[in-house]
Amino acid sequence: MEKNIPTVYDPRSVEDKWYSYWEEKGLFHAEVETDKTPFSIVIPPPNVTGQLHMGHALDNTLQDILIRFRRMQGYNTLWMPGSDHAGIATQIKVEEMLAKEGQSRYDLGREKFIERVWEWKRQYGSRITNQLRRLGASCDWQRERFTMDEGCSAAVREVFVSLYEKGLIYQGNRITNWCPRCNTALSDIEVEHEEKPGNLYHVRYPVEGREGEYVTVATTRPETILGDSAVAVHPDDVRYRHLVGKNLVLPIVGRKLPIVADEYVDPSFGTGAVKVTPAHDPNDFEMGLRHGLAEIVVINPDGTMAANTGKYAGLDRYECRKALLGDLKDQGYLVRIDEHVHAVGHCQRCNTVVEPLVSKQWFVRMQPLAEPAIEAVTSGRIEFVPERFTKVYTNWLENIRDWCISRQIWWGHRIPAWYCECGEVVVSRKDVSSCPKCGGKVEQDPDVLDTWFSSALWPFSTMGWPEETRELAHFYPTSVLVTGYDIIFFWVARMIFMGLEFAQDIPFRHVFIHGLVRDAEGRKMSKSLGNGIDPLEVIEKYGADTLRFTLVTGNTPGNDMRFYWERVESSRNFANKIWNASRFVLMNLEGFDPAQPVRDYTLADRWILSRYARTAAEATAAMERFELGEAARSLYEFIWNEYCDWYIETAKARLYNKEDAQGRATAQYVLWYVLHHTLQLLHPFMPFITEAIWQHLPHEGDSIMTAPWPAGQPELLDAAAEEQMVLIMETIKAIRNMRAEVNVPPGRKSEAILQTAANLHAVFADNIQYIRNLGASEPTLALLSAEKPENAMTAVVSGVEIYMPLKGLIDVEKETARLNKEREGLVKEVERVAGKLTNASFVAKAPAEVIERERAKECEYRDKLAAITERLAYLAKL
RNA sequence: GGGGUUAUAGCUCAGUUGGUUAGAGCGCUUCGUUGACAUCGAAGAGGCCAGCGGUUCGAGUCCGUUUAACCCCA
Repeated sequence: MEKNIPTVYDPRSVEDKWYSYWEEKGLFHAEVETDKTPFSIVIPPPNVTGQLHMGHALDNTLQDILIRFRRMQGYNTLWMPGSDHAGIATQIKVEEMLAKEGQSRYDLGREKFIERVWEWKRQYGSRITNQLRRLGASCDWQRERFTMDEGCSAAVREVFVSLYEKGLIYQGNRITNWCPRCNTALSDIEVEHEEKPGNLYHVRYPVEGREGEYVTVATTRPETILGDSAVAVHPDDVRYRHLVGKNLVLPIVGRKLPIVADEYVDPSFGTGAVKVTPAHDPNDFEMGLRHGLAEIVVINPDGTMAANTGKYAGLDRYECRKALLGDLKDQGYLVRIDEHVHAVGHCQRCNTVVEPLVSKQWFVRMQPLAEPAIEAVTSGRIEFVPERFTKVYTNWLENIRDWCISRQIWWGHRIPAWYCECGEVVVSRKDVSSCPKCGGKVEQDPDVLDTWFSSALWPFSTMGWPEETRELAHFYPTSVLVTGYDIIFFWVARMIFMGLEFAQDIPFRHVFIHGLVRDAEGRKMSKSLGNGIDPLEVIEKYGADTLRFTLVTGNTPGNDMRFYWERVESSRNFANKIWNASRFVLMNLEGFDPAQPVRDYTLADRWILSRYARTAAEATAAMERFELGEAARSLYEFIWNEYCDWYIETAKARLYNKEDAQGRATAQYVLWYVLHHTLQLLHPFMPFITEAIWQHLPHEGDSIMTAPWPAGQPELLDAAAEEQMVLIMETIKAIRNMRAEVNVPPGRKSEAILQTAANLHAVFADNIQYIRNLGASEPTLALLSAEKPENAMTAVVSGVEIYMPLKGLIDVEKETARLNKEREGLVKEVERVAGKLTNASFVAKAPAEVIERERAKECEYRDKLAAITERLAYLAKL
């Protein structure tokens, strides 16, 4: 047996070694085994351009825990890894690189540029997946996918064309969010709204043909005045009713604007009259449709003013605002300026203020897709964990608007639509080279699809859809999706409706939602703040197991957590504790043969085996409910507070006693049995250290990864042993307490007279050695009925009175104070319990076992109280 | 404006079908080189579980409401 184990756990020396071992042995790989129950997860594909951040670390730790747990349980377990082509993000990255060479993507041209991106991907694309390996993620790397690979692209093409044929994809001139910096349209959710202090400008528009009469409108974006095509009021608004149908004259421009009545207008906001700019505001756009108003585009895609704005043409939108306000003021149209806080939309990628504008884009009609997606969740076929996220999801889908899916960038899945000079539009599964109608030249739509379009297909595109593969049949629907709440709309919802529509089933049974990892001050970790903590740094310094354990115990499902180095250290200490406990066991296994069963268990043996079995059951149940933190915590407490603090200590005497071979063998067996099974329970959380130790211990099989999950072992449960051992431990604690109270030096043994109830006498007699060894005492046993020793300190545990005679005189004052404090607590407890038991309705209505428990408590407290009161009376006489 | 989360020890957090003398880590106090571990051990201090009201025999836990902080959506 190995004895030269370092005293401090060094993660670096084991992590790479065991990860390679697992991968080389093919332990991550899952073949379809139809005779087994599948358990599958598809990874939320990280951006190829990305590098591992704390969010990934948390997300993938949770997935790996679930995967390793189920794998050990014997499921046919697949964790499908891969990465996302991340259209805009990747394109920006490569453009930045080109910029350093003094080039733009236009200099290269489309094809060459895309080739550059692929080259970039080949060079750096494996960075993030390698980082996932460092974390210990047991993904099936043989199946790794990429959203732009051939299979996923085929799925994208099929879905697009099919939706088009069903009339669920259409092209239209609609208002969309436009990022002037990225030069592309965005979907609604790619816009982040930020409350900002701004101004509300009140501008009066003259009424046509009525000298001196005006209608005042209020706007936060005065430059859009140039694009106004009407003014709207509420139909019931008496202030304006007489003007409906008349015209206003748009200041500066001179255009005639009809006054229309529309329910949308809130009469209590501003002046009750609103300017309508259909080309530059989503609400106005809708109103424009209702009233047949012109869409006058006055802002260019690059954020400058359009040619139709006369003297303002070419100005940046904000310069124009300034100039126009000056002109309005000079000409007497600007009535006043109020301060006003309003939500301004920013591009999620580059934080530029987005401009709503009308352009020709492709859209997915959401209504028909949203309905079944809502039903899948409300019916319970898909369950969110925690459940409260169900509402977030359904609320969003119930109010969803059509999804703008075209992006004016180059990196991504190009839209499979071709245009002919003759006006024909062909949407096709196969590339088109000439017009099927006139035979003329066709050109493919230059735009690409929203990256999330391909991500939405991930659960089935990665399994080979639209081919009818065995993987699809076996592993789809996947078992659970693990992701952050910030991505429910972007991804979760979309996978659900796409899965239902194309794979004819939900994409996953459970959606396990977690929160964000924040910094120690509770701020979001971000590049711009520079407050991000690199998970790789934590792994370097403390090991992957430590990072994983910190992340999984630090929070409650669905809630944010803060990252504290102190907590990392405490997890590291836990790893070290396991290491050293194992070291102790290994150092004492000489001559041990696990095949030789032992039966003469001591109380401590039966206790730890029972506690182990209970912990295994609790941890398993918690994990099945996705309460991973709870499971980890119960293992932590078992290992540290029970196995290390108590069991190992009780085992020492037997291990060191060479006379009693049988006792030694039994202790070895129990130490080994509990340790190696507990390591198995802990393995999903801390894969590396558990493997490293497990391999040192006598074991069966290639790896702890594939060891069977310790199932419920009710035969090990022993309530009596637990109860008795607790009594012994409490007695030891009481002795230690008294010793500490009077500063007995550790080297000196204390006398301890234990007076026990008659029914406990045998238990104490059999286990007196624990009290001797762990209580640093020379205990003698007596019955409660015996005479009380004089000149001794006193403590009471249930059924046992402990007297510690002192060599000198006891400090009566101090001892009285100590016992009085104890007494006060007991008096309170007795009152509380007695109050309950004398309450007629409690006795009538509470369940019998609860009443029984309270009765037992009452007895216990009264006995203790009596003993202490008696002792106090004795002290008072001295 | 609508929806949600959080409020428990000095700090960060657990406490999931209502019944524990309310727990942990860190920090704090006292002691400790006893053959796994000072990344440790022993003992201890520290809580009106945000306020108010309700349901219940019983509330940190369920309901309502107030306050405060944060988040999402419009």
